[in-house]
Amino acid sequence: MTYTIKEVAAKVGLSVYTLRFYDKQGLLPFVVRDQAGYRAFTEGDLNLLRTICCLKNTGMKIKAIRQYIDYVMAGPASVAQRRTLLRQHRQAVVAQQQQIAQNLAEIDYKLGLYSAPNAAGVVAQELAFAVAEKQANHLANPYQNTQA
Amino acid sequence: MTYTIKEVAAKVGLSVYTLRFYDKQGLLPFVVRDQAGYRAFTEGDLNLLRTICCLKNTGMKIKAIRQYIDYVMAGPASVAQRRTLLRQHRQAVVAQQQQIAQNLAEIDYKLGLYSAPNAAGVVAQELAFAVAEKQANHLANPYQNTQA
DNA sequence: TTAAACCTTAGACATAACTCTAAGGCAAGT
DNA sequence: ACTTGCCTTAGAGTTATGTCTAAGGTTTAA
Repeated sequence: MTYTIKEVAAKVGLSVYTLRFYDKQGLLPFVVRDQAGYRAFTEGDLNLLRTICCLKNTGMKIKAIRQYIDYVMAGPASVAQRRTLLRQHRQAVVAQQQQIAQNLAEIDYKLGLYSAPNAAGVVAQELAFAVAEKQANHLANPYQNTQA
Repeated sequence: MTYTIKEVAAKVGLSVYTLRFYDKQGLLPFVVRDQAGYRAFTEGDLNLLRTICCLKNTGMKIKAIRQYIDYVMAGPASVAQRRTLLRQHRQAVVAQQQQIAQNLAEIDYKLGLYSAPNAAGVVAQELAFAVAEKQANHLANPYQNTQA
């Protein structure tokens, strides 16, 4: 009917330590204790915890997640604030997606170079250019131990 | 012809502190010093630094970036190793993209709920369910101060 | 030649997010 | 009753990534 902290940890893929840490940080005010003082997680608690993970996985800071949870604890009256917070976070996540897509394209470009048949030649060319640039500026050559 | 650390910081969007930190971590072995002992960044150095930022922005740890840079310093002989490292990282980035896309869908779903005309009603329903679940398990109600 | 605005290093401090230890209580099986 | 395996807390320790301070050298321009 309810889950222990260990079961929850296994279910959501966090460590028991992390769950207790989140509780300390005020992220789990909805989890109450049984007679023994043990945390008793309900299904509803698990859903909220999954939301917390969703926000965490998209880079939201614990303080901001706490703000969201505080709104949830405040009940239906806070719907507008929740929407505002989530909209802002959505924008951040979309920006993050674009950043990653751009960087992935860059990685793919480099992988293309390294996978081409003449990769060694291209890389040697780059190296020669870098060395020439150092020389042109009367600088030491950091590629001394570089196997041509 | 060359750039000072301050100019580079402005160009790539890192702080001067961070650049020095990266150097300490062995990420910038290709940057050499001028007569005064100042770091002199060439255009080639900037390109390598941009690659470092690309890897950092996609979540690669500094230690792993250092490994990559070590390969670069080793010259064309390390092309195969660079490819392997970059391929692995590419996989990680793609997985990351999928994670984010999933979580974004979840956020959009919640935003849909909060944006619907009957949002307050739906949320009240959820709350009622959560409270009932606590009661069914003989647990205290953490939503006491919740404005219905 | 001196002031302003750079640069250097070593190392201390900060922050976030865990991660673990110590000491002890609770519950179930033998 | 005792062992095992949970659970609890407070608080110390860790890791990653910066961020800053102190003390001092360099460059440039008035």
